[in-house]
Amino acid sequence: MADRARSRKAAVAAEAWRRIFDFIATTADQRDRVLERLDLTPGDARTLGSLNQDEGRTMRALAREWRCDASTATWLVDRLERRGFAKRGSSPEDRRVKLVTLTPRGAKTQARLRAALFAPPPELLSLEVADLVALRDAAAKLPSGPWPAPRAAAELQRVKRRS
Amino acid sequence: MADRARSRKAAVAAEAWRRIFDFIATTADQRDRVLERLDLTPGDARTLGSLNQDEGRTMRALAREWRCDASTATWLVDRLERRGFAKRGSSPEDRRVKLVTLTPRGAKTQARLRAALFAPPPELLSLEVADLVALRDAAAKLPSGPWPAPRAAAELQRVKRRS
DNA sequence: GCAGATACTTTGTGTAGTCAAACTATCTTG
DNA sequence: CAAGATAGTTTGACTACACAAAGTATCTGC
Repeated sequence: MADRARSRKAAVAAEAWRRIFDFIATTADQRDRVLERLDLTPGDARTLGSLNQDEGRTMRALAREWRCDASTATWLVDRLERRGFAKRGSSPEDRRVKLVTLTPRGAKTQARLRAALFAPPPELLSLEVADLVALRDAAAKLPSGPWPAPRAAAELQRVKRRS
Repeated sequence: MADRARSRKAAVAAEAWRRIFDFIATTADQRDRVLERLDLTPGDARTLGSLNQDEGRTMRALAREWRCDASTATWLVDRLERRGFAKRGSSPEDRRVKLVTLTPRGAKTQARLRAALFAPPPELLSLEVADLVALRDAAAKLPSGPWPAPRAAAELQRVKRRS
């Protein structure tokens, strides 16, 4: 690719990113409220996001994923375990290692959290359908995270409040 | 608009959002590293983002924007002031009121921060130019935040708060 | 001119999140 | 088996925030 084209591409990318990032920033409050409603700290949410109900994850793997100290991982998992969202099992192969999984209750909270975070901000609906389609199709080509496919957005309804 | 069309639009929006949000989440680490490199906490960055060199902002206005207690705003501004990034002036009209502005050094750090945060993640450049253009054009129609352009909202109105 | 409202700061307390260092239990290797 | 590596936890200390309550200075309405 010619330098000319590359630099134009960089400029387009920069402008696209700036606008997207800007939009994301303006909707941060909505996401904060989601966490508040589910009574989760940002750390809780991240922890929840790294676990699942089927395959246990080792503490070390979690610490590596979160780029934190092993003792911090202990602390993060403890928080969820205390609330009945996660539990530690022992590996049959190596009794030193713990395998952390979500409880059914934890999985339910995880699903609620994802549904709420994946619900598009109302401002997004002010766009024309054509623009949304363009947005979706371009975004589809972005590298995506490790999250499993989402369930229907109707899951957001009727979230019970704890107290 | 027909219900049919509305629901399709919602579905497209949901998918677009999910993908964008997902991408943003996967690039969070890069932004964390930006803050680390500039030796700023998230709170510092937010504070820096709300100030400018020209028009001073009152503590009360900042607390309202940040949705925090007045004493928290004091604490946040203190942090920047201690590092020479911000300074407090007195309003000529009301001696109770402090007007917070950025110092030249603070403005420089603010510019660096924005430049770094607005730099598109490398993964974005893996898209075709056509997709980037589509992304940019669609994103341009999103409501934008106050950052690139000077803030229009005059804050003369006083909001009565209940406590 | 004074009673109350307003703007901000100080002080105290609590939670979230982070690491380092010491410790336990278990596995691996010479 | 003994020595060391590895997985995880505990304990202690520290930072970043957040709010409440009390305190200071100033302004405004009657």
